[in-house]
Amino acid sequence: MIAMSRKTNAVTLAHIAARAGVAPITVSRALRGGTLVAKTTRERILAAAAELCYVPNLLARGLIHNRTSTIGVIIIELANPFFAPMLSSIETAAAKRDFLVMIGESGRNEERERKYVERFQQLRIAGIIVTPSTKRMDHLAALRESGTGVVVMSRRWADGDYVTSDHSVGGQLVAQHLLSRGHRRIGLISCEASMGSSFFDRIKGFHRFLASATVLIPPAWVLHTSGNRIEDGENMADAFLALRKRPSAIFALTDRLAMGFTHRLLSRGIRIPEDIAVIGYDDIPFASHNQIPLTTVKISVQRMGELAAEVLFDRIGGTREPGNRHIRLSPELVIRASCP
Amino acid sequence: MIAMSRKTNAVTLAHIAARAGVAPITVSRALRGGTLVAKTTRERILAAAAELCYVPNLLARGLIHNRTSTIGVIIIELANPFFAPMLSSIETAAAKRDFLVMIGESGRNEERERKYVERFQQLRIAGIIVTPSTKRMDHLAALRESGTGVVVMSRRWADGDYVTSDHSVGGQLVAQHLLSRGHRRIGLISCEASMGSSFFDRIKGFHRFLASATVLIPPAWVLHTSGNRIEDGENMADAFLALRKRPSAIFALTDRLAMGFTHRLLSRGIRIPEDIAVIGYDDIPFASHNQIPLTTVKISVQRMGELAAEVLFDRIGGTREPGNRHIRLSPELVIRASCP
DNA sequence: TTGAAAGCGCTAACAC
DNA sequence: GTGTTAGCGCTTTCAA
Repeated sequence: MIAMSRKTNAVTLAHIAARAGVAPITVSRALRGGTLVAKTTRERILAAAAELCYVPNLLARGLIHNRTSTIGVIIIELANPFFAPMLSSIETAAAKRDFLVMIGESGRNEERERKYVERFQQLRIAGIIVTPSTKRMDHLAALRESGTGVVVMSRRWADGDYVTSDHSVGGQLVAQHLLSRGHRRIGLISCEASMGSSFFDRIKGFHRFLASATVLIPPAWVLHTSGNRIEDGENMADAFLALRKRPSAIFALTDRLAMGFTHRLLSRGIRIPEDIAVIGYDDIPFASHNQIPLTTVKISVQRMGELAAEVLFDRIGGTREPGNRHIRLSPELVIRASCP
Repeated sequence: MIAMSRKTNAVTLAHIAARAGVAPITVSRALRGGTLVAKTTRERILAAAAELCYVPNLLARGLIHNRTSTIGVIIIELANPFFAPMLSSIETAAAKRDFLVMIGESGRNEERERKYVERFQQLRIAGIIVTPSTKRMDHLAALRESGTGVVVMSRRWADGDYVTSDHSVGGQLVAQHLLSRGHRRIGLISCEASMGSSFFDRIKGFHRFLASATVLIPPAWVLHTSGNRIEDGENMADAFLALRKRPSAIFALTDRLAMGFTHRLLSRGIRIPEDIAVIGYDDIPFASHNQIPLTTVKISVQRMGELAAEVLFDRIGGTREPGNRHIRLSPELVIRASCP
């Protein structure tokens, strides 16, 4: 079996030092590019390193500094077109600063989220960006206490840095649009994953604005689903079809729900928007290419990722003054065929 | 004893050892759960560790073993619905084995890809999974020589392990379907990113089958785009509209191209599939919810990620016998409205 | 400008 | 069962 015992055959500073006829520490200095090494010595060292195909050991360096140039990102769902662009722009921002990104997919499971936080900490990452699964933030607070940068994304966090979209305004935009188009019988496709402040705020802003116009949503017209996939939207369409009285318009909490919903309804001969107008949320890249292009609320997700990374690296770099940064980006209504 | 020299205020094995009245190595053994520690001692140690909120330092452990429980994944595009599910299933597979995943987004840029390989190696990851940007694989071969597991995904690699879909068969399925529906005037939306074996094989299988039925594609009906976004598909629609003579059917190399293409054509009053039938490729989650649901070739991308991870962990675990594993998954034609 | 010594936190190897 | 010793590869501190 693998004899792997301890025979590290990797090239180390000592090897280069021997070849260049200097001490290891001098090699270290030369490789890091400080000005403390004579030009000729440096050149000799660089040449030796190249010949030996030296690969620096970042673990050793990390052990000394008790930190690596790595950040962790914990995301609800990697393959979700809403979250994926965030990850992408964070990765871009990290690469620019020569940081690597470790990922964790929580699936909105708090236990898994905590597990990732713990593992990241064990690897001495410099900071993390999290889309939290629940309201409980104690593990994040604890991590931050220990000196690691922590930024919450796509949710609010009273006691720490966060970057999110103002979902309350988004919900309001939806309500406003529906009312302006004369709708009074209005339904809602809600999602159990709404524990997060994100969905909660959408609903809150939506209800509040409707209420201000004395429009109320009867409980029968609030359709509940546990998941947030296209299929869940299709199931909601079945639930909708089973209603005895139907609303004239409905607000789906996410575009994916709206897509499944519209798709299934169309296949059942329901006309959109004539029979039922539909508004989604998120403006994912495919919302405009839905069978019936979706009216929706656009969130600049990559901008969110960018900003989250910016805030995090400010923290890591130590350039940020104390005090928490609360950033809320304004969403924007995009009007398309599903509710013109 | 514990000198606490540097500013590292982290709890170490030594602290726990002092508190439990044992040597650090005993703590190490107890925490790792071997059977070499007396029950009472272990309990004392575990209690002490918990009280002190001990966080193991994986960098130190990694330094000793010259390797961490981490794998790297280099992906062309994180926010691409084709690649994202692969990453997700790899992450799931890794988590199952208590491995962490580091990511790199290459953007089909070879230099960036190489940079990530290098950085991953510096961090002493156990293995990597790559969707290569180009045909050049020397850096991957070198990494594997150094004892790191390497698996190529979504491309072929003659000299190493790979998991991909059999795109040649996929291209053939498209051709077959078009011919069986009586199409003879056939066009192609190609993509410059087709340097990879993936696109190349699709085209090859497609052409070969058509040729066997003596159907040839005139150069004017091969529309070229540099990118692979929905917008690129829209541009291709403009190019299509500019044609003096038009084909009756067209094969778009990816669903995203097909989506943009169909969307723009519909908005210009072209009927699909009556005026032009369209077939895509990939069966991304939204293909079925396109304005005109897409006929396409389904690739099981998450299965690909799963298998890639499986092959990689076999390598890492040392259970794999020598010899390369070449896995090609069979794609499947999915018939929908865009080319019934 | 260069080097020697010490140690980051942990674990393999070998005592006892 | 438990401890001692040594050292993974690197960098910091202090000295020359």
